[in-house]
Amino acid sequence: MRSRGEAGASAGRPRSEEAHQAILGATLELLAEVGFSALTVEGVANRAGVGKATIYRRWPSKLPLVVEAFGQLPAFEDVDSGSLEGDLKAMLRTFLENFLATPLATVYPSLAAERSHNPDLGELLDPVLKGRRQPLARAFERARERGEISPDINAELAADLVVGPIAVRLFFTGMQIHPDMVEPMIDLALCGLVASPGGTS
Amino acid sequence: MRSRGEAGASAGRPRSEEAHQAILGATLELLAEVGFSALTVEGVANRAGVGKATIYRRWPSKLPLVVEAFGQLPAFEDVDSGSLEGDLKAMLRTFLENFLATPLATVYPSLAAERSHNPDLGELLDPVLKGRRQPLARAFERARERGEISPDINAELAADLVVGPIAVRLFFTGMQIHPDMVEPMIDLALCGLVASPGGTS
DNA sequence: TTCTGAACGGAACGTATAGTATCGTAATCG
DNA sequence: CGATTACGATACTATACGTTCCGTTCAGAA
Repeated sequence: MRSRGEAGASAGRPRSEEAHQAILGATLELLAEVGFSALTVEGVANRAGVGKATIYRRWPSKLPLVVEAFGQLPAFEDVDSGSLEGDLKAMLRTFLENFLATPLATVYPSLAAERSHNPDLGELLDPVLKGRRQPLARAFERARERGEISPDINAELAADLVVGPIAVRLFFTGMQIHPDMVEPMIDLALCGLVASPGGTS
Repeated sequence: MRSRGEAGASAGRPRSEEAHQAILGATLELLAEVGFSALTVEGVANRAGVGKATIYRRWPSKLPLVVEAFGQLPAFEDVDSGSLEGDLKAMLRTFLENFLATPLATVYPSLAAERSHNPDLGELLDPVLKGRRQPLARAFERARERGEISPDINAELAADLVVGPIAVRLFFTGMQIHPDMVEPMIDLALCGLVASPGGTS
């Protein structure tokens, strides 16, 4: 049983890479416009200008299709500026820029909601999400190694602390994030981390 | 044209309050199980043991039905313990308890996602959401009046800071919130607020 | 150049569901 | 006790989706 490997099947018309990208792009667009559950393979096919069969030939269902499309969206960049504050500000700034420039703002909630009802999506999506946030968690770990933050601060939790407010505004107030808000958000989060938490240790 | 006011229509069989509650309850259950977009009026009718017409007679569409059902879920309690830390810990604790005891954890993401694609839902839902978070924002305002936190801290932003990490864990890690995590979460958020942010003013 | 085989876009088929209309029954008011 | 309205149940229509099939197109092998 040969798989559809690059050189295995050999003969025949090769799959169009152009169609591949068109499908993924259309998937992202529709994901942003109508959400995961309202996204249909037919809609993707029409938007991409391909036949439905072309999609079913490559992805068994819309689920892995959506996850692959989501994976093409930009995540946190791995920045190492030398200080936690510098890392966070750089990362969050580009992250917010990505939110403004890509469908991330609407795709994210849609996938998160579906995830809570669809365990299959969770299994496919969770590693992707974890990978996306890894640069952020790494920045906290570097800061801990540098002694910038208390060693007993949970890096995962700290990452949540930084991303959380953004997510909340995003999900519940309809993307009312102005670039000006990044600084106070980071400041607020930072003073809970860089200031020695003597009173709470 | 008389409305369906309490004493206006007078004659005829009155609407069953029992059916009303059964419909709202079934709506919440299904909202938690399948999400907003997969929720069907027919499904609600079956679950509630009522006819479809009974639902359409009272709600023009599933949208206001869902919003009304969501409004029945518990929100933040208005606690005034005298200190910000006490208020936050009490509020967040009961809030998390509510998350464990009600379908909030799955209903929330579902509505948030739909909101980003459906402006009509946003208009219905936003006042409800704002009202739910008001006790939290009020606690911050009281703290500011007491001088517990810097007067130039944005109460809305601070509320986001506290709720954010919970929302993130909830949405993207599948409700991995243990009650034990409440304390460190609050501590982390608090030291950014009660500690005078001299370096960032 | 010709042949082969897989992928292509488009169309057809069967299924499912939303929303409406209608029925006979039940319940309250005058 | 009659009038009026709501009730649960069923049938119906229209739409939309997933899936499969079909004739055509294209790249590589002979």
